[in-house]
Amino acid sequence: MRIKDESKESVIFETALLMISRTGLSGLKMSQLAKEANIATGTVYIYFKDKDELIRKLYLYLLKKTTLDYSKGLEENVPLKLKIKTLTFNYLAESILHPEYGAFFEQYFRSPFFVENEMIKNEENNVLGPIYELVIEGQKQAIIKNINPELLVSLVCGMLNEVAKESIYTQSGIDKIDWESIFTVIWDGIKS
Amino acid sequence: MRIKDESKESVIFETALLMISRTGLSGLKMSQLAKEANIATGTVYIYFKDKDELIRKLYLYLLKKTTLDYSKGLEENVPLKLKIKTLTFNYLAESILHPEYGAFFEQYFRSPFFVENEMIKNEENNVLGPIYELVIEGQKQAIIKNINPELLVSLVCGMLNEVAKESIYTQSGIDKIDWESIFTVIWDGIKS
Amino acid sequence: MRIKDESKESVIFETALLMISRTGLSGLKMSQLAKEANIATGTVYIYFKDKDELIRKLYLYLLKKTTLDYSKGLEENVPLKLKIKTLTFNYLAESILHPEYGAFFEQYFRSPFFVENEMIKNEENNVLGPIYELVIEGQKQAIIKNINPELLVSLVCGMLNEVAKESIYTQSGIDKIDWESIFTVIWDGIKS
Amino acid sequence: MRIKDESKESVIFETALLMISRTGLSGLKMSQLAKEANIATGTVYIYFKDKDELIRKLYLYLLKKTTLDYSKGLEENVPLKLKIKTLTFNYLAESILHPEYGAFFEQYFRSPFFVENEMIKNEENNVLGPIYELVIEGQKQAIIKNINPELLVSLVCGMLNEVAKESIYTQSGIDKIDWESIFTVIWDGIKS
DNA sequence: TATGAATGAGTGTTCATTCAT
DNA sequence: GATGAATGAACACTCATTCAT
Repeated sequence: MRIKDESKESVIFETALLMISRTGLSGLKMSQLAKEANIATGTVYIYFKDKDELIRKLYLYLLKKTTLDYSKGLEENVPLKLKIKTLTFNYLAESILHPEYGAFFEQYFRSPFFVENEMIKNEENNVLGPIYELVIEGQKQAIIKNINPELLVSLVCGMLNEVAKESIYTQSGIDKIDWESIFTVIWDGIKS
Repeated sequence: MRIKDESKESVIFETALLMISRTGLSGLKMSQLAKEANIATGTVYIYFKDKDELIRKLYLYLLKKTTLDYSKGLEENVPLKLKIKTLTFNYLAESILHPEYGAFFEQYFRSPFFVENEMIKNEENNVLGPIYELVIEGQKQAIIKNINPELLVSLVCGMLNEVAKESIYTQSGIDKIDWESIFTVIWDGIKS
Repeated sequence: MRIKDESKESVIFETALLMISRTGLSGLKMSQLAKEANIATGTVYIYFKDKDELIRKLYLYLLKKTTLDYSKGLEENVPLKLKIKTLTFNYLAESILHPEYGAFFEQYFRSPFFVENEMIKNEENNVLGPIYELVIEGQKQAIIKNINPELLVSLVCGMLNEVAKESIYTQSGIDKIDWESIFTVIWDGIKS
Repeated sequence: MRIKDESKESVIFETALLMISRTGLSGLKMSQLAKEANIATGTVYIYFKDKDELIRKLYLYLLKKTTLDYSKGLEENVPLKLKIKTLTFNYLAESILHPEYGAFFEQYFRSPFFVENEMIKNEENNVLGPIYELVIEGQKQAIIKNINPELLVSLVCGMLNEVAKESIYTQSGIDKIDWESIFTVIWDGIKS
């Protein structure tokens, strides 16, 4: 008996992601996906109940993946400001490095595949968790403005997303970004 | 021969816009669109060669229609900060009031309908022009950070777009928004 | 505009019936059905929501059709026994003449398509109604055994169905059937 | 080499039988069958070349197994009427006790699996033999109508089958059946 | 023009069968 | 022999587009 190859799930995810960023979420065809992933159509349905589940799990997969990436190089014993700078930089760098991610997220939230449930919300909180905690800690230390943390995070992410989008659109890499300027605006905006 | 009913074109556009904001671009079905617009499927094809042309012309229609005037209530003899506050508030309010616009543009650029040679920037420049000018003026007066104005506007718009999206998503109107907090972050971020 | 051809429904029904009697209910393929009925696949779906509805409506269609056939030649002012003889003969004759009907019914009740609801039950009662009424009338006149009418009808239909099946299987027509013998058994069985 | 587990064949047969009576012949899925029989899909194909052979052999298996003895409790020195009553009761009781048998046979003969040259009659003759003989004996004694015995048996079996089907359908057991009424109709029908 | 029934290529999904382990 | 993951042909159904009226 062939063993259920768990890595095949990732192969499907990554192939799907690539296809979605090429042709949009609606352009993802199950049969094409299978062909591109070098498996049979039916095989996809061993790993995912249907297209719906595939897309929804792809969302969670990306969510988890990005969580890990954002915390890269984050050290414990450094000032809060530096932590936030690292985190936001990672967020921006990843967004630019993997345009598919942003593309997928944007599409997903406006698609018929998007649904909210407790499990998904939990997962989402996990992703933003580290950022959140930093914000709250900063508020405790009176370093950061005493504003609803959700709003603060939204504003920061909004800035980063926009910059990432422009960078992707103009095909200029992360090295072309004036990161110091950007972070100054971010920090001045949120610091109390 | 009856005359091609010009108003019918707008009806189709507006109906399409509404449906797209509800179910996404890929969720737009020609037959459903016709039904919702109270015309026959075939009639749509009298006004538009095919779905592709409909979407493409809808984009142009929106560009033309979106001569959004963010200058409403903007008085000449007030401090720059207040002007910017009014302008950004108008931008946010309009974004929340017309969710279809943002939804459509976001979807369009990632859809198979979008063809490369169209100038996205054009529209944005027109719309963002007034904000842009204020920023430059502020920099001249040394009130605003001496950073690439495009970047500054991007950051501000990113914040506003994000807040608008959340407001639309949570169905809470502009009145529920903590505007003072938001503007504080914006202003502290960009002021020098 | 082409007018929705209501007769097309019957064409679909009759074609389906033929195919089912040839290859069984599970052998009915929507695309084949369409081809055999000389219409496009999609057209079937204009008249029926899905295969399920098609089968369920086919059942009702047959139910109604047979009802009419059974009462053929039934006169008002004749003795009860003769009425029952006519009715049972018609039932038998129709069953033999249209083997598809019996074939379909037999398959239907054991298929996943079979469901009971108020509307269907009503329709069913309509079919057996005339037979029922005769039985009850006969019981009032003390001509027929005072047994649960449903049971009596079951027994009589059981006999007729069995004879019809054999006749169809041996390919001998209704003229080869020893009807007088059959009716004697029926009548002696139910008369009081 | 392990020996082909003979008992596994019966397990497959019995499981298949149960599933067919639940969902119809066309509802029998090889993978489901395997799961329900607690074996792997592939294992089924060790014992049977394909689904076709499985069904065909299931038919033969049932034929062999159905050496149903309707003579249970049949005493030698009792009047013919009582013998027939016992025999018909046994037939009915068995039919209700083993709904799968009737269900399978009914489905099989109308399915694509059935090939013409098989002798349906054989089995029925074997099973109905005892009843058959009694009828002929009754005719010799001028107790039973002098009608083609095959026809008489058909009529009686038709009644019993119908009652069995209803009993199975309404889930009411043999104890809920009004046996005395049924037998009165049978007997009055066939007695001379 | 306007209509909406008709079309059929194309898509998601199932399931009998195979095959590597 | 036994397993169940993998296969892919076949099927149900959708929807952009056409066309008879």
